[in-house]
Amino acid sequence: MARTYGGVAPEQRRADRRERLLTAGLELFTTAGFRQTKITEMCARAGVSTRNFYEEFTGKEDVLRILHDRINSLALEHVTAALGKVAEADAMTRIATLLDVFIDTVTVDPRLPRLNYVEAVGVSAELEQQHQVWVDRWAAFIETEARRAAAHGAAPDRDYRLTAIALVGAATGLLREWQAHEPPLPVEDVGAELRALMLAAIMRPEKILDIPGNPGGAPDVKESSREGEPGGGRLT
Amino acid sequence: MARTYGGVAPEQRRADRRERLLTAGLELFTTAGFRQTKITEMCARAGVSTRNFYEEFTGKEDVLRILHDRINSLALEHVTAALGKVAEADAMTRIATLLDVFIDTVTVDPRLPRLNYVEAVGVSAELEQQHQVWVDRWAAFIETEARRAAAHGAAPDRDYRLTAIALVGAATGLLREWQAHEPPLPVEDVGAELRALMLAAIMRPEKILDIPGNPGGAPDVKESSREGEPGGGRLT
DNA sequence: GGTGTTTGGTAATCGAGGTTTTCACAATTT
DNA sequence: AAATTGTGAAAACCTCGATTACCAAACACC
Repeated sequence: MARTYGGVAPEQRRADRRERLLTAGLELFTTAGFRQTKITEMCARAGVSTRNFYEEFTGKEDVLRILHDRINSLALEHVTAALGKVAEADAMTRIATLLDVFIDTVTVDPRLPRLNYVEAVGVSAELEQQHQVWVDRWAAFIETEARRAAAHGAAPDRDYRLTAIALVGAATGLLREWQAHEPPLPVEDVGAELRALMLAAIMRPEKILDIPGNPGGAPDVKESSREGEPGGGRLT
Repeated sequence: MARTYGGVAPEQRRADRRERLLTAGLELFTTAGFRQTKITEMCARAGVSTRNFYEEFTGKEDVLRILHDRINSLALEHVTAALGKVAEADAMTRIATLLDVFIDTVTVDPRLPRLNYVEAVGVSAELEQQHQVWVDRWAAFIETEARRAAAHGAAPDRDYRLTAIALVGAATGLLREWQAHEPPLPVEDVGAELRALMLAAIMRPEKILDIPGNPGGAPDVKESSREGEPGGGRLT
């Protein structure tokens, strides 16, 4: 046990193979798609035997889970570091920073959003749970910044939980579109849109339309539309 | 050819089997998940033989594609009908209506958003393309309403394409969270949040922070953060 | 330098699920 | 009533990919 091969320690060789497999996984999952990539293909591309594969991972999903976690962790590290550098800035600047660094981190390679927001969706219950955890974390981040803004009087004092979740969804949707769009969308446009949307969402007054007897400003066409002719497209 | 069986026309029998298979697909895809549902399970639940299955569909993905299309079409019908009824209303009312009817249609059954926003993601290139088409359609809808608001002076006159895409993403993210959340989120909260977000996004002024030399209000920590210590988590 | 031990690649196996085919039956039409 | 044809159930098939087992090669130690 513990024998140096080819001049490098076995630990190092293991780690190298692991990294090469993860790289191959990222590449194949985002080009052929997760469903259609075979383990042997990953091994071939990584220059690793199937035996070594099973020494490192339990299967394809294992690789996907780790990649998904890595991408999010990387973004989280960058964002945390950047926010630390603007600790004294005003709330709006912090929010803009949070977004810019996130966008910049995740758009350095179109494969990152592709894997995160397309390939890692609906694969298994565990991955869905992992997604949930990350959405919670990002939403908590946004919520904290929103509350800080509220404390400084720059935003209303209200519950920002759903707003934060919606904003995470907006970022997800925009990035999913970005990585799939032909011709490619300018990254700075995506970042600008997201930044403006986020600021508008947090700074918005608590009630925009305040019509008595109809809270929220929605007309009551809901019931009538349900009994209308378009109901012909019943699903079940 | 064309022989009435058991009192019903063959066309009708075919259509019935097709519907039962689609219903079984919706149920199994959203409980066991698309990946793990087997064709034989669908057939068993629908009370249909595998032979009949292949008479109607080319495979599992075919069923998923059709369900995905149906759900979106149903929502589109409802929204179109509702908007027709408030043709004369002001832009903000129309936007609130659009959202309310959409949310109401798609939350009548948690399986609908589950299939649309979880199970039908990252399955195949064709499904991804179909998703793209629907995002475009919904975004175009929102864009049209935003432009109408701008024409009436209720919103700034600018390009709303990315805003619309981001809002579709926000709705997607919120509904994905809604169908997965335990304990369940109140539907009216989700609707209210989305409505407020959308109105804020459309009515927001073109520039919120206007710092000369730094368009958009973002600080320039981007470059420094990239060379910082957190880069230890390099992905490739 | 030989030998034992660890590592890696290749090939065979194993199983699951999708797809096709066959066979029996039921209903209808003449 | 007999022939014919659409219909459904089930079994057989067959492909494909994950997993394991075996063999070859490389290195450390003696």
